[in-house]
Amino acid sequence: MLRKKPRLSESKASQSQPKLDSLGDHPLASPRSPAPEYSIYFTHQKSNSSRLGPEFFDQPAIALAQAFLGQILVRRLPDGTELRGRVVETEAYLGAEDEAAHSRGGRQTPRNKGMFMKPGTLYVYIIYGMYFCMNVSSQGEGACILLRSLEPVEGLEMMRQLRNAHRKGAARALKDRELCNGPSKLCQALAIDKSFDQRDLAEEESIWLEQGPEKPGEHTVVTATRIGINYAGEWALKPLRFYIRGNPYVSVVDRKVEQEMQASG
DNA sequence: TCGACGATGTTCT
DNA sequence: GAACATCGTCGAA
Repeated sequence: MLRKKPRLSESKASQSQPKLDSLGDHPLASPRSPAPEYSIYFTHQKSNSSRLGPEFFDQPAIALAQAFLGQILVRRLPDGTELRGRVVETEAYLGAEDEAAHSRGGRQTPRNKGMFMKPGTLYVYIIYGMYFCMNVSSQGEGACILLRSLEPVEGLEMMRQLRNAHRKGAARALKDRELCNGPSKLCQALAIDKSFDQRDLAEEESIWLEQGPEKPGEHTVVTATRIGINYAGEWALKPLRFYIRGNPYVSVVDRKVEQEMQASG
């Protein structure tokens, strides 16, 4: 029962954030009270009461990947617009032993440093030269969670605009289900780029996680293999992807696994 | 609905 | 120089 390790000195954490200028004078952009200390137990400024703090992220990768399902990812744009999406699909990457992880074999490079930082730290990287993927560091050296799909909840028109901005010409209109059903699509829809790398999801002003209204039941979570890592040998076969069964916003459905669940359950 | 493929450039060997 | 935790389009069925 490992629990409760004292982490970061929080009075200091608030000092080490000198630049908020671009957001500073917007009425929605300053949730900070004049109180000298920022406590995770008193985060109820406005509607912010359900924000998940550092303790949420401090759990092993598989547990955290599952715990993410049903939670709400919130992105506040510089103009104050808030975008919300419910997490419906995640993958766990376990660290050194995991042949599919960027941290495989204990590799630590400037790029993947975020994977090794404290739980809740974002690891955003560029894939195929033009897309971003967003990960959240978990407990465990070099372990993290990849966010694969969101169910759009609030700000859908802005999401559509942001997605269209990345597309050539004026292609056909995107359906709601196409806004955030993929790791790079959700980054486009929420305007998440490399500048978010190594930022703290538990403390940031412009992005955070909120407790969702309902947790998916245990029998509604599908456990399947991860996507796009076929090079990883036996690790490609490990059941480290989790998604909400029947949710139309999941990017890749594994019908075979779902049938097996049905049969045994 | 599905499979093949090109785009595009950073990161790592 | 090769690989890459992806996406959108195109053509076949």
